[in-house]
Amino acid sequence: MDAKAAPKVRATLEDVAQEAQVSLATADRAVNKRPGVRAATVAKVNEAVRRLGYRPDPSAAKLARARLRRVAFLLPAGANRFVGLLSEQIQANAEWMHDQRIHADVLAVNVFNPVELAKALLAQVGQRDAVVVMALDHPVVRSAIDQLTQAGTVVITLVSDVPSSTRQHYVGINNTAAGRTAATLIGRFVGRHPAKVAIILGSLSLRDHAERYFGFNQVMAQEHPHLTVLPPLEGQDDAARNEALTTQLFALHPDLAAIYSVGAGNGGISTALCSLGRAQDTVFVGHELTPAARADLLNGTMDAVINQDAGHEIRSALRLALAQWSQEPVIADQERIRIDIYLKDNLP
Amino acid sequence: MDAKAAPKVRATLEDVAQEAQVSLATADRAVNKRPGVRAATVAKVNEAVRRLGYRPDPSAAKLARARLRRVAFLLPAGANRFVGLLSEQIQANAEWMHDQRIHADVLAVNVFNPVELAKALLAQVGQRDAVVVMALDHPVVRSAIDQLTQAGTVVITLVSDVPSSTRQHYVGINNTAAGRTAATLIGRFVGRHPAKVAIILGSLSLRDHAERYFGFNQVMAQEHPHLTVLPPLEGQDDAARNEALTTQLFALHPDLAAIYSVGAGNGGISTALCSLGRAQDTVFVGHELTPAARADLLNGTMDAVINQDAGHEIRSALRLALAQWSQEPVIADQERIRIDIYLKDNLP
DNA sequence: CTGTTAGCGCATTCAT
DNA sequence: ATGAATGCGCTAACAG
Repeated sequence: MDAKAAPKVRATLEDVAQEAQVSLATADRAVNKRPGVRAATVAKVNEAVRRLGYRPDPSAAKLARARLRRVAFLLPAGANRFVGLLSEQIQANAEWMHDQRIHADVLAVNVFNPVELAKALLAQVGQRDAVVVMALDHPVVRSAIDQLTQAGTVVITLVSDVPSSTRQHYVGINNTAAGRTAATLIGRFVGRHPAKVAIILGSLSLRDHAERYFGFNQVMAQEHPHLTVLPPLEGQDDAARNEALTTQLFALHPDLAAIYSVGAGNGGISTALCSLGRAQDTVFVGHELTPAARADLLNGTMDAVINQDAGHEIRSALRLALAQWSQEPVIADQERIRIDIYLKDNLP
Repeated sequence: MDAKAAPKVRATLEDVAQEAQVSLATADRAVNKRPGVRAATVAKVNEAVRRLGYRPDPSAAKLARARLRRVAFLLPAGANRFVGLLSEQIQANAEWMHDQRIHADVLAVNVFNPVELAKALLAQVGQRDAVVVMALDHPVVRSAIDQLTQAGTVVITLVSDVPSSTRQHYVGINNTAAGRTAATLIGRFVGRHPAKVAIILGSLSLRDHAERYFGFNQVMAQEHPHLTVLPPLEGQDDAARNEALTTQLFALHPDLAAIYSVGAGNGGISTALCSLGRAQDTVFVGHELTPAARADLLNGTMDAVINQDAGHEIRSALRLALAQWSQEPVIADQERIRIDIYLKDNLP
């Protein structure tokens, strides 16, 4: 037998160091982009990494790491139920985070005020290894995000994106596609006769709402021309306002056949539908599977709920951050946030 | 910087050993249920674990483990496309598995023959730390599963369950609920006029098919009494047979409004629908988002696809095995396999 | 049955 | 700018 060809399963940093003729510590510095290494040395190490196909062992890295990585979740204050689900999921993953050497804080911010949001973001500079933020797309916010990434913090947008910023990832659904999905559901549920469809949203200045509205109209216009989409109503994601809007809606259009609720505050719409005795015969499609939405699905008030899985989003954001920090492998397929459709029959 | 007060993070096995007045090795033996420890000692250690709230560190455990855990996936030979997706996903997770100290083999078995399946299962005794199997529910198979678990192998059923066996977990959807979902989709897509609905399945002796059929009928009978469900047709999951069945179906029932395909071989149904010129006006709902199904959704031949995420199932099975071996934490929420509904608009 | 000991692969001092 | 040495928490081989 030859002493040489030990079928080494996987190269270690030690191997890389040897191959590059440097010490373990230097190899580590180079691989993890730590300061204090000559460019020439870094190149040598990278070459060795390439030759040996080195990939760090996540278990070993976590075991050796002293410091926890600090991440901040910036979520809307004054919370609707979906945001509540997100916080719950952060809690639910606490043990796992600990195993991954992650420490997370949840900060409540008035995300509707760009200046405040930007201030909150900037306050994280130098304090966090990653910031996960449900952001408003606004120049001030974008600039704050850019400063954060510049400072070396990984920034991940959640649920609503800020595409022109330098955030490393967006974790959430394709909202245009979600709007299209809602349109197809309503179109097919209403049937082929002419009818009116109403649309209630939080605000057209929210990127996710605007995109859903856009997608919805696309499909309605192209595929269900017999349906008339009424002008959008803005309820600020507020249940009381939505209830009033819904009541007015039926006063003006007694023959209304369907409602698409783009944002939060669906409870108000349900309440109005019930008081008017129109809960069963109005097609009602909304977003986010909150406990109330689940109940409305079961009692027939809602006909379908389009959901994005809060737990999945939290874990995905964190896994992407880990990958960014330590070049852990990303399973692309796993990080795609699906547009879930729930009927009363396939509730989880 | 808040570099203050690093609190005592977490109890280690070392702490447990000290608390229980035993050595590290003994504590390890007790915690990992290895043989050769007096019951009294085990009790002492467990008590210490409880008092300190000890939980093993997965990273440290993986780093120290020399041997890879061996798992076998037993999948149907002569593969339909969905099974192909499962194998692909096993490949796609290879790096991750390696990081988790898992080695997996895929074995193709004739799962439709209980005796052969049982033999394949028994061949794994003593060879595997876990076996993940897409099984037929049959007494011989059940017995083989029981012998495997008796021998200390973790057994996980995939896609189709064997509930009366001692398998540790079932990873897959609730098939009754899936059938109900299909019924609601068809019921609402067809509309309120009387019509005929056909159902094509692989075989009623397959547990998952039978359960879907059951759920479908439940909802049809209770909620869509104006729809007539024709007797089920068995096509053995074979495209050619399904094509023939579909053609016959329309010969007998020219007014057929919808088809629910419970199993595989949807390509045959599509082909028949197209040749007959009935692709657009027949509501067609089936299972599993294969490339062909995706295409049929986009061209309007299929109206909805009910899916279970193959990648999610593979990862879930593996995570559950890890949890079983090393008491890693399970995020229950994450392991629930969802009944995905895909329309042309929310395709991933 | 129980204890002692030597790593696993990497992050992190502390030297040089 | 680089290297040597230490130890994270656990598994496993070896002693008693």
